[in-house]
Parts: sequence; C-alpha cells; structure tokens
Amino acid sequence: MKKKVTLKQIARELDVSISTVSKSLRNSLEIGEETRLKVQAFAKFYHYKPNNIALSLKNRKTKTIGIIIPEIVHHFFSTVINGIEQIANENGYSVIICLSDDSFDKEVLNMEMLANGSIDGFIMSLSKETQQKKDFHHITEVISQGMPVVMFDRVTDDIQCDKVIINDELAAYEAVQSLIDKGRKKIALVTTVDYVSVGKLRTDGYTKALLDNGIPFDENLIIKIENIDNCEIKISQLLEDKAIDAVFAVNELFAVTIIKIANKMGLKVPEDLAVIAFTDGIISKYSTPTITTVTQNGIEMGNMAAKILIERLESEDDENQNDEQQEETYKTVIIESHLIERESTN
Amino acid sequence: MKKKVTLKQIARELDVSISTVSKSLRNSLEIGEETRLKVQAFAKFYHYKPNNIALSLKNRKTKTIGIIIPEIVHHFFSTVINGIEQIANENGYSVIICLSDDSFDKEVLNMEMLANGSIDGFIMSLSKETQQKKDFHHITEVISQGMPVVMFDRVTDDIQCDKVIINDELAAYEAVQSLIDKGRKKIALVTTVDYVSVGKLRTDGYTKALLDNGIPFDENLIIKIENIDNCEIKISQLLEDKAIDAVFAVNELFAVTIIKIANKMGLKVPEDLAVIAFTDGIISKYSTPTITTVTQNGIEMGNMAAKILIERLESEDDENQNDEQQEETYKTVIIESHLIERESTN
DNA sequence: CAAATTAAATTAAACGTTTAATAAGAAAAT
DNA sequence: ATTTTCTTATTAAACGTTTAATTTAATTTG
Repeated sequence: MKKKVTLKQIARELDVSISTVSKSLRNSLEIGEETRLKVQAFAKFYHYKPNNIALSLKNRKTKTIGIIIPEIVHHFFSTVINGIEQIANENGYSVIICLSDDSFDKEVLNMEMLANGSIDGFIMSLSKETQQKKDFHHITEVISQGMPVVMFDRVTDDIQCDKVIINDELAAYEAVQSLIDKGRKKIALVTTVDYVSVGKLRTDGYTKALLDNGIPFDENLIIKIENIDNCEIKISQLLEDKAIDAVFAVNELFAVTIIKIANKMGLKVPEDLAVIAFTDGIISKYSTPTITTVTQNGIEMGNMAAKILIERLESEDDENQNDEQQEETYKTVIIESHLIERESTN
Repeated sequence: MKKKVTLKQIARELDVSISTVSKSLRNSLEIGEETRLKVQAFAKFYHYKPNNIALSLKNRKTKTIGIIIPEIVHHFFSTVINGIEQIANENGYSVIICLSDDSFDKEVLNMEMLANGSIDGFIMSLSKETQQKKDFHHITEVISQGMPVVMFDRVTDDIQCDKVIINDELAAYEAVQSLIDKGRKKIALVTTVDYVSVGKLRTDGYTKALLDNGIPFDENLIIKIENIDNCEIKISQLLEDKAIDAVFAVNELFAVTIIKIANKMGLKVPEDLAVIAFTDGIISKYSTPTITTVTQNGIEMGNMAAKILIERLESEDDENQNDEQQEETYKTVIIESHLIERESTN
C-alpha cells in the first residue's frame, strides 16, 4: 500500500525545502533549472498530484457545486443533474448532490452541511414541504454569507437570486389552446395539490386558455391528485360523469393512468378523448398510444443553471480584487418548452 | 454580507487564544467554566460552524463518498444513487457524483480527480468502454493507495474489491424457465452487444434454461441491439421469420419496442407472443399491456454498497490504531431479484 | 514558607498547500 | 575593493482546525 506522496515527502527525499518543491512544480523562475527538473522528474515518477483539500483550504474555494433536489429517481431531475454535470465538468467543477426527499428538515440540514465550506455555490429546486411552509431562512442565510444560489424549476418569489424556469403558465396555455384548435370543447385538468409552484402555474395557463377562447371555466373539471396509487376513482368519475373530450395532465404518469382507465371504460384515445401532458420522463414516448407532451428540457435547464452559477463564482474573484461592492443584480432565465405531438391527440 | 465566522475571529473578539475557543466549544475541562460558557454563547450567537474543509485536512478524511456511474438519466442508476445516499446520510456522509458517460477517459479522469483527497472511498459501476478495453489500472491504482472501492452491477473479475451484484444469470434462467413452464416453445432473446458484462450473464442464463429443458439452442433466435433507435428491422424480421412465441428482453426499452412492433404486425401480446424483460425502470408498469419483469432492486443495491463501503472506512480507523496489517478479504454480495408477473405473460 | 500540586490558559505543531519576505552567495558594476 | 544586482534557495505566514506540550499563576501540602 503506497500512500499518496506529498510535497513534504518529496522535499525530504531530495533534501530541499517544501517551497522549493512547490515552486519547481509550478515552474517558478525562482528555482534553478537543475533543481527544477530534478524535482519534476521525481514528482512525475511518484505520480504526485496536489491534495484537493489542502488546495481548497488555501484558495478558499472548492471548485465544487452543491446540488439540492427533492429526489433523484425522477427523470426530470436526473436530466437536470446531467445538464449541470456537463457544464461543471467542462469548467473543472465537481458536483455534490444531496436529496431533500421533499422534506424541509432534510433540505435545511443538507444546506447547512454543504454551506460549511464544502462547496462554492448551490443549485437547487425547492422541496414540497419548503414550498408549503414558505420558510426560506436557510436559503437567505447562505446567500447573506455571500454564497451564490441558483434555483431551478421549483422556485419562489420570496428569494432574490438567479433562477432558471420554464414558462409553465405559457406552456400550459399553448397545450390547452392546441386542444381547442383541434375542436375539443370540454377539457379537464388533472393536476397536483396546490402548494407545488409549477402545478399552480400550469393551472393558471389552463384557465386562461379557456377564458380567452370563450369556454366557460368549470371547477368540476379540475381534479387534484395527491397520490398516484389511489386516484382511479377520481379519474373514472371525471371520465364518466363529465362527458369530457380532452384532458390536460400536469405530468405523464397522470396521463398514462388516465389513458389506461379510459381504455378500461371503453373510451378510445384520441378519438373519444384527447390527452396532453407535461412530461418529465420517457413514458410518453413508449406508451400505447404515445402521448402528446409539453417537454421540459432538463438538460438545458441544468446547463443554464450551471453556467449562471459558474459565471457568478468566477466573477466574484475579480470583484474581490477591485474592492468595488457593486450591488447584486439577479436574472431569471426562461427555458423554452414546446409541444411534441404524438398519438394521443389528433 | 456577513461572512462565516471562524475560531480566529471569535478568539480575537473575546481576546483569548484560538485553542481556548476550540477547546471551549468541545467542552474541554482544561478551560474554566466562565470562559467556556462565554465562548459558547458567543459562538452560538454568531452561528459558528466548523469549516468542513479544515476538518477534512486535519482529520485526513472527508466523510464523502465518490460515486462514478456511466449515466444518471437511467432509472436503475438513479435508484442506486438514492440507495447510497440514504445510508450515507444516516452515517454523516455526503456523496459526490461523477458521470463517465460510458467513456473510459472520463472515468479515469474523474477517478483521478476525486482520488486526490476529495473523498474517502468509491462506489462505482464500470463504463462500457472500460469493460471493453479491460483496462483497470486507474482502479487498481486507487485501491493500492489504500482507498476502498465498492463496485456494483457492472463489475469485473479482474479487480479485487467488494462487489454488489444481482445474480443476472440465475434471474435470466428463472425468467426463461417461467416462459417454458407456461408452454412457450420457441423463445427468442433480445440483448445488447457482448462486452457489457450483465448482457453476457443474462445470455448465459437464457441458454442454460433452454438446454436444461431439452429445448434446442438456436443462435438465430438471439439478436443483439446496439442502438434502440434503429432496431425495428431486426426485430420485425425476428418476429416474422422465426415464428417465435415468446421473447426475453434484457431491458424494458427493448421489451416495449418489441411489443409495439408486434402489435403493428398484428401479433397479440401475450396470446401470440409472451414477453419478459429485465427492468431498470418504470415503463413496464405503465405500458400497455403491462410487462412481466425481472426487477433489479437498485435501492437495495445502493444501500448495500454504501453499507459495505462505510463499514470498511470506519474499520480502517481502528486498524490504524493497532498497527496490525491484516490482509484484505473482500466480499461479493448478491442482491435478490424476482419476477413480477404482469400482463405480457399468461 | 518553600515545594508540590492544580487550574486555566497559551504556544506550538500538525494536516498539505502557496507565496511573500528574506537570506546567502556569486557575478557584475562602480 | 566595495557596492549593487542577480540567482537560487529558504523561512515564515497563511488557509481553519485540533491537540500535545508548555507556561503561568494560584492553591494546597508538609
């Protein structure tokens, strides 16, 4: 077992000082060529690589991005991570990931843990519980300590920071509009419980599209699903009693479930019932029939979030040099989403 | 912007030495009660939290686990990460994730980067390219430096370390056996290219089941798919020419694609064609018909991998104390997989 | 009352780096 | 032959901790 070699060991072996070794390896002109080459050869031979932790301590930056998301077993979030990782990697950053499990306490704990020097900045999406409680002290705390935070998807207006979102309201509007354009008259909405920010925005888009087209808004056509595993009754009631001819679902799991129930009841998709869903996954592409979706480009969101964060991190360095304290100006980037037409609409 | 407070600042404010502050906060008896309480109060007021990087450097352990996987946008891998994160979190560890994108070079680069002090140990699954090249020097390198490595799913016999796998061969055997038990005579195998270790094992299980049941092995019934997006011809040929009555697919994307093609050709599943797949995702549960699968319990795999790694990390500490160099003895844990019967078989 | 013990704090060293400040000796300039 | 400059190295300080070793002063003991 050959432990990793340090500057100190090299110095001892070659009988020079540690700083001579350090400078030699960084090709400093302060060190004579002979010594320099000797040290470099020795270091190369023993595969010397500087210790990241020591560098982090010295430089007071870790070149690591902290990601806090509600869950990872969720296609959308993994694509975002993928997008973040791409850009991070290109710029020499690592990513450290913590899951909140949609719990406020875990989110707080994880943030505090990472904020104690482990990372240079955060990219995060709020947990359901946090959105419900509207308690963001942990986030304002780290921001006030000068650590940049970029929020994506599940964001809040209560925090001043950079944000990356899709235009949920507009995308929902367009989806519903496309149903109307195809002649659908009675369009239901299947959504989540209220406190999830995106659910609310999508509902707004749905409502607006109806009203703009002179279609009366009917509260009974909106159903809110808390748990996918026992939603069958609610959905079959909707399909049975309300005589709807289209449904807009806020995610693809809802959509595929609706289609299955419709089929069971003898309704044909898309003939009797058109279905459009927001999607964060790949089910829509493989289900039967395939489902028309509004896509959320997770990769692009991750890319953008990482770019914004890294840009801020690197510009901080300059800022420190000329001690001007320009006041922060945050941006909110909207990622384009678009409709992919498949078999569930016609 | 109030930067995080350090021991040094507290010491200066209270006009005591740094070590007095440190000891006070750790409730050392060397410090008088008055001073101790004063320091504690002050620290609490300013939300003092020790800097993780400094602690890591001092303790020469980071309490961080490095995960290297081929990709994250893949249900199986995200469940494994989830499983790892659970156990890690319970034990005060963080996880830092790097993606190899199935590239050998990225795998090497990421490993080298993390091995330089950033983490205490690895949990990894080999990239396709690494499995193909059979070049594992980067892994032996970190192991020889005394950094524990736990491999899961895509492992290799060429490396001595702890491993967590499912019994791919046995599971495949049982899946094929179940098809035979249901009276299927001509069973095809749809698999990946050869160098992916799990693909090979599953093929072995398939072959064995056939032979054990006196069914002649026919090479023409095995098709290898490199790219899911242009496999339609291969599959339709298989269905058309070979008059098969069942197919075993090594993953659910293959399975759902097969079913779609079969339907297009007028074949009914499961009446005309039974389908079983290994699964790493949720499509099987939501497709039409739902698909009978061999499940890979990613959560459990992640749990186990993390447990093994952490156990090794913590036992290392003791080991260092009594300087006995007991030789390493590695284990391979097999996670149970089981058949979930759904509509695609009968 | 001097010596020994105890209490409470400080200094120093360490983890592995980088880099500013300094030193020592040789070469060049006056 | 000094002084200056240059070359090449070393020492010291710093990042933020912990902890062993040491110091100082107060208290106890014989």
